[in-house]
Amino acid sequence: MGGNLNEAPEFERAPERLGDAAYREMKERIIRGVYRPSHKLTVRAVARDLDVSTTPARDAINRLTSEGALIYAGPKTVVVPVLDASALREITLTRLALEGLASEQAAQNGAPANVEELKSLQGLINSALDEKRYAEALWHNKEFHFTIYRLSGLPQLVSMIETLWLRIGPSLHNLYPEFAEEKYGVRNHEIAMEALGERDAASLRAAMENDIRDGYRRLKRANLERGAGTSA
Amino acid sequence: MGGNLNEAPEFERAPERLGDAAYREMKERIIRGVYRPSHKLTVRAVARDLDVSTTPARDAINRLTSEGALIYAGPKTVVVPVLDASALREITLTRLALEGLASEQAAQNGAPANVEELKSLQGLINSALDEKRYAEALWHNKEFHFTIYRLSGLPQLVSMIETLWLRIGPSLHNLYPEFAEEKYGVRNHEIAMEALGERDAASLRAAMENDIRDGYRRLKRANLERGAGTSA
DNA sequence: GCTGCGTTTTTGTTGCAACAAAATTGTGAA
DNA sequence: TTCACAATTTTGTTGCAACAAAAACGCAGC
Repeated sequence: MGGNLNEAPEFERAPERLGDAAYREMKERIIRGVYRPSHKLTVRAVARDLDVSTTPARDAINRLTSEGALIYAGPKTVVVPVLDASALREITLTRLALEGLASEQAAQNGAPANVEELKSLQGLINSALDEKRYAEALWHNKEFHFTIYRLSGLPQLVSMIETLWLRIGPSLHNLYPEFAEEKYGVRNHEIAMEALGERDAASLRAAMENDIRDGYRRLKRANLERGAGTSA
Repeated sequence: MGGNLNEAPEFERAPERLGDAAYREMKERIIRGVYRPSHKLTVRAVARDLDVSTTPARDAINRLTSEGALIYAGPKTVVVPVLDASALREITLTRLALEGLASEQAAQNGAPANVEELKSLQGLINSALDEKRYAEALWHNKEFHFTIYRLSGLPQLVSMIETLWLRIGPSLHNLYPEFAEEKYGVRNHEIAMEALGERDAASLRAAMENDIRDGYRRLKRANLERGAGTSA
């Protein structure tokens, strides 16, 4: 029992398992819209795609399924979920609670450097939007949000929020370009940056909640316009 | 095109995979306190315990780990987490947000039959407490909470809350019997039942939040009294 | 053309062996 | 006794084959 407790409190770095790499890669594809809603995933196909054997592929699919990023739709089929109105509402309610909390906590730890980082991120969002590179705008928008959430200093909470984004990601991309057409929540983001600079927790929370609600309304509307394109 | 759409909207029942059974069994053991904090889990040992091969055992461990019910503590070791003060605070903050939301939503759907069910559950809690069967009291307490949360009609939210309970479960059992000694939140539960009967969302939420905060305080205190019994 | 049924293919699950890495144990020297 | 180092055991990961179940396909009969 030597001075173990005096060593650096860092956990040893694990050598990255293939299953984890597959998981990250699939997560990325889901968020970036490579796999669209109702896309069916088979173990062997994923294994081929990612160039690994069936074991890590199965690990990744199982993990994503248990997180709700993929859903079990019948005896032998795992698919990218298609969100109906009720699921979308549920996720939004949960996001408001969790991202609201994270924003509140983040306000207490906001430093000028963080505001600068957000400003630069917002610049990227705006450029992407102007040049109609919507996927990129969505990506930077995600970074904007999580830069704030990470400031909360609550890593488990941030993870839970990530799983929620993973669930709406596919629907977001499926609704191009209607969804991202309008200036994407620029006003809310500006208010958020100001509030973070002033460490105004209530205002920051309100701005982020408004952003979530705006996105929800837009998503719901686009979804309706698309009609019930559930099958085929 | 038979009347498929007229059939019951149930998903086909999957024939229960071994991995799922292993997962449920381990979850049960964690919540019931069979596996205590800092208990190290090995694939082969779990496989022996549950009498399955390594594959389902590994599946279960992986899933529990990705949910945060187990944690990766070093290159080749997965353990039941020991919650430090910071982790306990984080989980409590998240619980307040999520369980508060679920309670609020539940209030809108409360029926007299539900209040009756809760009353009977509270009876079980009280008896168990009187007769010092603490593990049982904890179990019924869990049922009390989730009976309310399920009324929210938000199944994904309920799942997320379950993963949070899974994270504190071991610590709860580790602090016997100090933790459960006092009448366990009886007052808060009474208020909650009354609020549910009156469909008073704000009061129900407040009662449940108070219950969570009470538990948090008790847990924190018991944890401190135990000292930093981290190792051995 | 369509329906019903048997065959073939695809697919998920499971158990297992091989491998590498880490922990443990044992041994010998100082 | 204590320390260093090597051999052994334990352990997680990975790939793969066998199996059963479900799906897809095709073909014959109406």
